[in-house]
Amino acid sequence: MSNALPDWTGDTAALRAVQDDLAQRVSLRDDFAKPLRTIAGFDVGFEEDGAITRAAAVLLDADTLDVIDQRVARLPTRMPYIPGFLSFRELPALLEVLAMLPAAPDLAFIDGHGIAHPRRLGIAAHFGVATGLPSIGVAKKILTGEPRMALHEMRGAFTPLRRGKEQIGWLLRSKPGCLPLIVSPGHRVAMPSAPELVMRFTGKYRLPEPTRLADRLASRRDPGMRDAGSADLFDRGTG
DNA sequence: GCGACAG
DNA sequence: ATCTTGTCGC
Repeated sequence: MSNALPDWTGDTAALRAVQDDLAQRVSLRDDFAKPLRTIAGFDVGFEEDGAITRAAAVLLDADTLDVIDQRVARLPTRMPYIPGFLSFRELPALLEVLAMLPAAPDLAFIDGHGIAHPRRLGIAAHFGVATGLPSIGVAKKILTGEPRMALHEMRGAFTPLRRGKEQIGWLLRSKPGCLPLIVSPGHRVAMPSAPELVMRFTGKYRLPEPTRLADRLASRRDPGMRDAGSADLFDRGTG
């Protein structure tokens, strides 16, 4: 197959060709460990005015959500942010931090889109195909597509995100009163499973735990010291 | 040509 | 993404 990460020459047409090729290798069938043993969240941030790309990974026990390990990788930034080509800018750092983990996760949650992309190869899908790992994209904003209908306010409500007639993902209300998450399969995860898996690992915050924790590591802010213990970070309340 | 545009 | 205090709302 063609190189999943060609050097940046300023030619987006070449990258587009790579995306079209890799998108064909994406599998939208559930093909991950059952039951899931470990999951991981990945996110990217920048330092030095963007000169340095920092990727964060947090490996969690899928049952207890205990943090097994967390890592940060820093690499020189190699290309600018161009809508639709985000993965070529951030994937190198993600692959680097993945290699730093003691073991690969059974499922990866990536901050960004899966197949909810103009050419069906958002960063979560690109990551999945490049690593062979099952992955799901969890984004905060739509890149492309339209919601099928208005979303209910209740926690867990979802509606398809589609481009024309085809569904490319979902809008998921992970938390009442918050803007919905845009969830889409990355690789080896079926469309109906994506929102289920995200909700399974979402507690009292808008972002699911894997991505939320990776977010805090990637963002250059210190680990919050004002919250309660980890035990209730995942508290869903009693009723 | 115009507007949209993950992080 | 990132620069950043206080402020509004559940």
